[in-house]
Amino acid sequence: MRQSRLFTKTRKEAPKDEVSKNAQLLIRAGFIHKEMAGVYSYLPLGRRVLENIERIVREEMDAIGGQEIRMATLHPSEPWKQTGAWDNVDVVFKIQSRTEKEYTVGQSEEEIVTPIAGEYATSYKDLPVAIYQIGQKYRDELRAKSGIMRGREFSMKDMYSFHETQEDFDRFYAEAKEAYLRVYSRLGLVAKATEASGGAFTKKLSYEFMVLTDAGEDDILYCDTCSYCTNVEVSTQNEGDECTRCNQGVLSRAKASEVGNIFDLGTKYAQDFNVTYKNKEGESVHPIMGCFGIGITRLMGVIVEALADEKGIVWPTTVAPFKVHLVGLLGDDTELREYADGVYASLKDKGIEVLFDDRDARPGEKFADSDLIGLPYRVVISKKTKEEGRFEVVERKTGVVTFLSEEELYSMVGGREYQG
RNA sequence: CGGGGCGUAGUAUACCGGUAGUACGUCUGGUUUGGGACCAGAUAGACCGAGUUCGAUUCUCGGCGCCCCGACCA
Repeated sequence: MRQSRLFTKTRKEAPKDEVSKNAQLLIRAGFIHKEMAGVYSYLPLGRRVLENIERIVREEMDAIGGQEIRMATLHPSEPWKQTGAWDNVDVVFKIQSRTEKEYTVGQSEEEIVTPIAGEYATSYKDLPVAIYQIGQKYRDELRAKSGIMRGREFSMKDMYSFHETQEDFDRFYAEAKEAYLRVYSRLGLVAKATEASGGAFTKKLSYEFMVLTDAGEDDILYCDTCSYCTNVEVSTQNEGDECTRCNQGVLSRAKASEVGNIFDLGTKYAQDFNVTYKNKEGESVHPIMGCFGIGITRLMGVIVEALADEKGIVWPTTVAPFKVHLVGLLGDDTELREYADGVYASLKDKGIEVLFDDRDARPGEKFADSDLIGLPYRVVISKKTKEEGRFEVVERKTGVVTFLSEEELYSMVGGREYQG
């Protein structure tokens, strides 16, 4: 992508109505555009980030047997009344058409997926099954806040699994938990699985996946020795207590942001929709159901919050909209410009995603924009680097500058996965 | 939903009961070119409605919108 053709531009100042770091930086860098409180559009750079997050989530869900579908987002009100959510869940949007028929838009999809699963998973031989989608969700929040971290419209991966037994559900949960931790790790985040309350429709514990960040809405206690972690809202312990799991570590308290959760839904929805399968004995049985969520847009916000520095965003290589920011300090030197065009073309030929700052702007402005946008590697091309026959490469995360040959450059930026 | 704050060019801000100034951006011309450069010129603005007033962007009321704290958070 040539930056001179990228229709978004950077800004020096954030709009005054945005306070959160994620929204300020993402707006200043041209990743998102605010439509109203809690609703954002994703511009070319932002859309590429979302796509990268989605790809990683998709790969990990597929790896544990998830099957991707795409459910409707406009829903009839009937299934929502059938489960009680229409009256009991306050964030459900209620829409009335001109014929006075009532609809809602999906804030979660149990009401849609359960009947779909029931139509096909009719035998114990069909179980277990895990169905997921990645898509827009809508919640009538009284107060949207924190930029893209808590919106009225957002993107979420929601997976629903159906099982014969609690044991099988527990097995799948353990696999899903590992898959979730792989997702966060690949996104360059450190997440902890915590115990939390079960929400509106289950008394069982749920598990939340939390990333430590001061922008978080939750307070957690975590052990400094083992992996134990709990939400303070359900914990009977306090900061400084000895960990009750390993009896060695001490609990620390921190702010964290929820980036995923799992609920054991039991047979509630299967009962509501009278969904059953036939077991070996030929009896009709309600499947045990679980739901697994990952907030895609929230993850984008959390990554910004957790990794940005005073100069701007710092994207992990796995989610960056482009791997390389090729910054040309070219002036009106035609020969130099042709040389830079050639470097841009060969990077693209190697399959490396590159944003080429070919704009007619001064160096300081280009460097500042480059820091703000936060691509993992900045490759500077100037009269100096051309004469020396090497590329000046600056790693955004560390600021480390190296001068590399063409081959060394390709080997540094060639791989896609996060290097740590 | 309770409490608080704020609505002025694209963005950030200033002043004022007598129709608005600055910076950045954008456009034109010129000089520049390794950390947001300079000169000259141009462009563009009072959220909506009602009231008070000779006159309202300014004061009052209502609406709408946005932000923050809390509550809530499938």
